Amino acid sequence: MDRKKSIRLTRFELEIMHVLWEIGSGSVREIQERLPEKRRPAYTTVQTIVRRLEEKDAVRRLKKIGNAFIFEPLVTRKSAHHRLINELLESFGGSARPLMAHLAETGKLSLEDLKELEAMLAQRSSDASHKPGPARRDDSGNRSLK
Amino acid sequence: MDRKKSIRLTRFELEIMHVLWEIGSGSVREIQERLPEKRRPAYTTVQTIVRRLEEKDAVRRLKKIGNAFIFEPLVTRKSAHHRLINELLESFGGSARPLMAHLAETGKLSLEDLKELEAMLAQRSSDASHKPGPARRDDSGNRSLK
DNA sequence: GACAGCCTATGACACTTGTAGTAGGTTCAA
DNA sequence: TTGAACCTACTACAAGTGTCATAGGCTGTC
Repeated sequence: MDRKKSIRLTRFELEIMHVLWEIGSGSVREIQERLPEKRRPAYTTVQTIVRRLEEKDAVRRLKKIGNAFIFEPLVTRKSAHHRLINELLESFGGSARPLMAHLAETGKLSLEDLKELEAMLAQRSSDASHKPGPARRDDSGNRSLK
Repeated sequence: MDRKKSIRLTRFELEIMHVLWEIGSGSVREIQERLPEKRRPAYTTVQTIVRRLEEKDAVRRLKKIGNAFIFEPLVTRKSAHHRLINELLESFGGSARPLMAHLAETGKLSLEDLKELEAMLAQRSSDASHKPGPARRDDSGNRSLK
């Protein structure tokens, strides 16, 4: 087995991870500058969070440019989302139904969305022959721009 | 306007709210006893959380029986879920699609689920004439497919 | 080779969250 | 009326989080 243990990320940590997922990798300065201006924390605040992310093995130092470190994500967007969803599902008693219902009710989900999902599901189940794992594409962006 | 301001609940607070939503109202003792045995916190731990929930106006003292207070939720399950979902959606860039896709991919969602949702959505949109409010039965579904 | 300017490493602090102990009030049955 | 049993109010405390300030180390440029 793999030592993944599904790292828990806080709200703010997640925000920073999102920036990193977007840009692939970057310095503290770059991260900070990409946070929304309203409510943009001090440079050292971002630095602290990045350090904590390092401690959690959610990011790592990829290289150094000038005297600044460039960080890259170690946790994929997918796995982070996975964790969030599972936690949310627990709150819904484990079933996705009430969650979906809620989305539909609040207009977050359209009939077209459902149709497409259906198609996707149908497709997937007919794929049952190969292992589902490696077929996944989604996080592509993560390390691509080394 | 209404002073709702969407209370933020922690993991554990949420767990307790779930018990209260289930039973309608209850004492600290009743709440504690309904928490899963494995990992059931001390009586006073539950008491503390309930006190914090009171401070947040998420529950209130309904009455006293013997020397024990009976608490009832002030926040509805629906609104709490609503908040959770919205927060999750933010992490997904605001769209429900990736979330749904994830659910479908991980097998949390079946074709039948989708069919039913579709029916629901269709129904709902044809209902556009009456106010949606009082028709809601929300909390019922949660345990239905145990 | 000296200085401005940016970076890192570290320390700090208040607030939140999970967890529980203690002291003292209330109830009810014997 | 007294004691067990239960309840509340209060206190405590460590770990987690958000937020920075400071001190001191590189670097590129006159």
